[in-house]
Amino acid sequence: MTRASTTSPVSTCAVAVDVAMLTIREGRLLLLLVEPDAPDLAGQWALPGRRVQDEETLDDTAHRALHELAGINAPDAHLEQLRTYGDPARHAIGRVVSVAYLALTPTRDDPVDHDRVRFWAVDDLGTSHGPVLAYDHDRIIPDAIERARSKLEYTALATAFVEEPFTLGELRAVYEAVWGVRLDAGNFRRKVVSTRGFVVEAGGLAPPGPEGGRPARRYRRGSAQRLHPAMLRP
Amino acid sequence: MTRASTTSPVSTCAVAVDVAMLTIREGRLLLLLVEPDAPDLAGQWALPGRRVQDEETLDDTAHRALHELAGINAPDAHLEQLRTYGDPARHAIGRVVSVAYLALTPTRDDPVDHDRVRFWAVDDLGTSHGPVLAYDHDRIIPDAIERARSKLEYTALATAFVEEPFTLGELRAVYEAVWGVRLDAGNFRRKVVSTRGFVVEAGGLAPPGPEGGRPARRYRRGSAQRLHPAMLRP
DNA sequence: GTGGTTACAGTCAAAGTGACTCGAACAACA
DNA sequence: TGTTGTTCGAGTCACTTTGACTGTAACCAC
Repeated sequence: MTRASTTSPVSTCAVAVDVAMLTIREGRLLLLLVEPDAPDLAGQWALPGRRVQDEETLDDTAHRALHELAGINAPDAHLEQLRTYGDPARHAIGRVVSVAYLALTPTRDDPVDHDRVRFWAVDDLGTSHGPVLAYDHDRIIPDAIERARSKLEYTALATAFVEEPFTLGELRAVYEAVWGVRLDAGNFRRKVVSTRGFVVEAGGLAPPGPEGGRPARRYRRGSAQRLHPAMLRP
Repeated sequence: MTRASTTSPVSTCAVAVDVAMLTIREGRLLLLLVEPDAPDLAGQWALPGRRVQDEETLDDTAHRALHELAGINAPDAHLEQLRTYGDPARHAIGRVVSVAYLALTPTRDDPVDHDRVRFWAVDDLGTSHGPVLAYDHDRIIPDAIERARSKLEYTALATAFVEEPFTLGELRAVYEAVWGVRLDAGNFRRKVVSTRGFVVEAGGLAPPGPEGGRPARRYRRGSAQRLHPAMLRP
């Protein structure tokens, strides 16, 4: 409840925000991780996270964590709450309740200090090529990835991964990277264009890539938040 | 982040859990509210909520709030996190970060102390027939209702509103109450039965209600968590 | 019995989907 | 310049799913 407790002494917790920022590069889904500076966590990687400060919203804390720990200023990136992790024993220091966020951003290069801050391929997480994860972030990260995969189905969130204007080929590459499947280009086009408010034509053509091909039309994000009907995974 | 802060003094917040418990009675979607005992909130209603105690998971706190404030013991009720509300000014007492939960339960009577604890019709909230809401719970409650409406589409969550065994008429009444629409009985049956793992036949027939009608087959919950394909709202 | 209700099976047309073909428009290369 | 390979965009076809609807079964109240 949110009224003041009248019986037991008021107990407080440290409240933190951890951000799982996803992006796409070269057809692969990537996750931003940082090296904690705690000596006992040398060699491990973690989601960028910060304690919540007084007079700061949780969204503010998420942006500050990205900025202070990864040097990323992305005020326009999609940011949404994932869930809150509050098991009493989840943190060695003491009771820390952590509000996890999911952030999506178009392709961007690794931050400058890429020995301590870098994007990791989601496919490599949990393998011998992947990082060792600190805290309970190996529980948070799968939730974040599944959230992104799921929301691509019934929301227009895929457009958060591309810069405007974009082509339908670029948008399809988002779905293919996040879901890890190949989609039929023709059927994808038919579905996206026929879903009201998903994308709107922006005019003009985008030059083909180094592999050639016919120039593609350019589109912008539409007004729809939810897709009717949904883009179901194969 | 969840590592110890090394620069600024450790700030802590009060962490609370608020529970939005929904049920269905007589074809109407109901929400559990309690009267806070704070004198300055006389006449107002709030979601049952409690501060998180040491050595207690957030789920534990949710169950404790239902038990201590509403006298409800529902260990088998569906319980899931909704989201966390942490605006600095959301609470007059001071900084309180509140983890909101959504709980679903089959039809149940009002708790004993129904002057201070009762179910309110969701349709009456925000009208002159409805309660005056305390704190920022007028922001939490719409989120909870929309979550329930949305999850009925792509999960088997509707079965959390009925006792086993149930009839397809009872299950259809859940969808109609939560979505506030009328559904075609025949098409609903075809969809539910053909969705693998949604329900399994339990054998036997349920006697018709006071309004007569042919006896209905009885079903139990299936093993599926997500529905493929989804039960989309009309 | 009659009228009213619900349960369940089935039909039919419209809409949506997956797999596929074809031509247009480009790049790279001989 | 012509050929090959690529992507883009339009279109076809069979199949599935959906919404609206009809008909019969089995109960209640009177």
